[in-house]
Amino acid sequence: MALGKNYDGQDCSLARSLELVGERWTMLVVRDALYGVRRYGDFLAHLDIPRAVLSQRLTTLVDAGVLRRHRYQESPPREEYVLTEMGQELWPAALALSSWGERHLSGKPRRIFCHVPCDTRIDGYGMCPACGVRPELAEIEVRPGPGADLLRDDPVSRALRRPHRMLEPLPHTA
Amino acid sequence: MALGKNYDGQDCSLARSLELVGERWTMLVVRDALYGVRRYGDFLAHLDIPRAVLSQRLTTLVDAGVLRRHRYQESPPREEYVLTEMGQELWPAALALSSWGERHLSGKPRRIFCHVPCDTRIDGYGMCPACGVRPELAEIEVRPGPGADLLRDDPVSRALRRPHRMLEPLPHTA
DNA sequence: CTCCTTGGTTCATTCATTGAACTATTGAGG
DNA sequence: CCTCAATAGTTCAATGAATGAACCAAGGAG
Repeated sequence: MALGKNYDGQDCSLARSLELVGERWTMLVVRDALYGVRRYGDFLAHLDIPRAVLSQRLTTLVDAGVLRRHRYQESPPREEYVLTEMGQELWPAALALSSWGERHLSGKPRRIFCHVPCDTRIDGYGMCPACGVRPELAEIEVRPGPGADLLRDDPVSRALRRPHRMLEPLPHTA
Repeated sequence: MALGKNYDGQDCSLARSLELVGERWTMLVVRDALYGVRRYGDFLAHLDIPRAVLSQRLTTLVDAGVLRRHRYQESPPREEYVLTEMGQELWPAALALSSWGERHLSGKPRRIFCHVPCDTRIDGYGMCPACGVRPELAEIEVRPGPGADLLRDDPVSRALRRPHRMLEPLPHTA
């Protein structure tokens, strides 16, 4: 439902992408998933998204193959949502948009992305300026930036106050 | 209004970008503007977007500095909408999303992007594989791809049936 | 004087989002 | 056995945005 009943007339690849990930909240869910958020409750607390919308978005993303639903415990049955390969490939798009916003809309960045082996900040195109390579997600660390928010107090915000590997599940000290 | 009254709690750069360009239709307006669409009527015919929504989006984008409103004739006064530098810098984000959709959602691409000097197709990160550079928009040509739509019959679709420089205004044979 | 073009605005209907309340399953504590 | 807490949802009334059709306005052409 990204663009109403129909993007039919507009089926260029961009329109197709937007039908899926162009809905309200969807890219933020993906961003959190890239950070390693997997649980319903964590998305909920970190995004301040209405529960009904979160459920609908997660289902849509699972159906589309962006997320995989994984039962991490039986009894009581508990599900978590993990990015598929397809979902992980949204990283360049998320980074491009984020980088644009940082240049034109934001003050200081909240989070920065670093290439762990060389400890260098990744550029807006996903390249490591030092190594000249495009690092994989597993080699990238999210770190608090100069504009980091110290006020939020949900599990995700707390975990991301220290450096954290992309995709690495959040610690659950429960 | 991209994410409701509030992305307040979410002001990472991505959320800020989405507040502006994450609304329904907005990225498609930007995409058309990258192709050289400038006139209200052309956006309207090519996107099949409701007039009220188009007006609202154009105004929002002008206010945000993504588009510049330019009076291309007095009497009767006629406006056109041209991408600013800030707007042109959405190209990598649009390309990243488009490329993702092409890999995971589409059949054959409708349009392909080529680096004119070397006549090579640009990759999903905006690089020319032959030259190893990241071409500027003025050096990029949109060409009909293998999945090109031959059915639509609006001025924009017709103009884009042959190769066309990015940002170059559409011919107006009026 | 009338019609056409361009670029809009207005407005009633439909659809999506919101946020609060409720449900369901199970484990732990008393 | 009874109650409470945690997790992951669903339901629903109220609000707000999108849709599409109709209307408006300012020239220009015939």
